[in-house]
Amino acid sequence: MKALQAVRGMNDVLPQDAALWEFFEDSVRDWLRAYGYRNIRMPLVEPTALFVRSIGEATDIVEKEMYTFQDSLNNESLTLRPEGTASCVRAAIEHSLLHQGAQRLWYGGAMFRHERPQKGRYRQFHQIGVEAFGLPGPDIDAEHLIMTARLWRLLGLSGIRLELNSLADSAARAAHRQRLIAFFEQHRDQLDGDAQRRLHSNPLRILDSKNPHMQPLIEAAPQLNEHMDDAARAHFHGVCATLDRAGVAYSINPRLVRGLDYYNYTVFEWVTDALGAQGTVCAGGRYDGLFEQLGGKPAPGCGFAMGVERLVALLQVQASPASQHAAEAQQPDVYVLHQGDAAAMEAARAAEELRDAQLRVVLHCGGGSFKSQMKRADASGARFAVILGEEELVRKEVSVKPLRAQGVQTSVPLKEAIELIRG
RNA sequence: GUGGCGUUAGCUCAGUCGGUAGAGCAUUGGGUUGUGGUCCCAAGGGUCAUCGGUUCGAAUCCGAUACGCCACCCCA
Repeated sequence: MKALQAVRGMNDVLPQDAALWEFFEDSVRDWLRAYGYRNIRMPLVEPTALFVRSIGEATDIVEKEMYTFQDSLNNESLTLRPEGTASCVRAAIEHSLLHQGAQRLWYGGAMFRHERPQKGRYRQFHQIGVEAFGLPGPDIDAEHLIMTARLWRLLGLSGIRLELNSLADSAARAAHRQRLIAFFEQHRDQLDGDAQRRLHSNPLRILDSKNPHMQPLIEAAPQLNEHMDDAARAHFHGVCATLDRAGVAYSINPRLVRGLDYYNYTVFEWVTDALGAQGTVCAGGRYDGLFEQLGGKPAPGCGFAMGVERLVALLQVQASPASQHAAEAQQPDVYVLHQGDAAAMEAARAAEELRDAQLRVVLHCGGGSFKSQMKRADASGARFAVILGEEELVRKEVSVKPLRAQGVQTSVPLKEAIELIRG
């Protein structure tokens, strides 16, 4: 029979790599608690309309990357979530979370986009999302950036740069958009195919084009900040000033445009050069119109998402001391081996007693020679082997052998062995 | 979705001009009736990605497909 394989772009994370994932997830959980963010969990599947209305009809995600299917049992169009913000806002509206005041929330999990797979870009990928609802000021934007800078330190990562921009408010964006369309229409002959297609659907994205032939035209295009009002300017200034005061470095990138339509005011990306073409490890910004767009009462929103695969890849490349220490901490304290039927049963009981003493214990199963059991013990990474054979059984003791450090094997009652191992 | 490169043992890779496959590491066993990590010996492990074509004969040449990598595009 032909062996089946995983769906393209959807990966197994094997135990050796999963240890790093666990280190990442544990660090993230502690970090979010330190800032008072609470976990929220949304479904993986949502009505298709949720993403069309939030992300935007003309975006690549909605146009060609969504896993959309018809649930024929009740004739609904459903979609595997391509991102988390829309679901999170939907949940906040549906359960009236803002009635309890502003919300700091986070979620994590799988997202799905049908793109051609590449390193750092998969069809099933994982994000940690952080959202703050009901807070209009620049303080919360700055908090998100300051806390993210801390996370990189906690993970032991370096070389992640912050790029920052303001998209102003919707009125300014609309005015800017009209002028952009008019400007690019005058120079239609200089636009490449992609830009022509986006001219009316999403002209802001043309500014982000990397086509070198279009750079002079883009340089000459109308600037958004010509339309920015005092409130937008003050907000952006507030974010920058708070970052300056907190000592978080950034560079302002006027070309920075997000791929999702719902952003306004602050947008940002954390980028690295260490991962090739998919260098954005974390990105987000403000989306004050989204609640209204999804049928809720108007409320400000601000948030970001991290790509877990990308950050884990960075942890792998940079092999930080923090992550190495975490990998070592996963290894068992004790490997219990035994010889003979009576000893096997006593070993199972003794292993439980060791675990009662908060030790991490692997009990040898599957038989095998003494030598092969010792090899297993060594390969497990355990600090000690605890040996139970005929001799130990008679003496009502166990032999304790240090496997990592210097030291001699000793035969003692189990209670003493526990003291010895716990040091 | 477009283009380029690739796919041989669990892993990393060699394989000459087309003549039916090899190494290192890993695994298992032994050297030691109860002692790992070093050393020595041995063994197991292959639909040469898949399907088709050319040929007396294909891992090798050609085509398609699947999967991977890189870039574009896009994004976390």
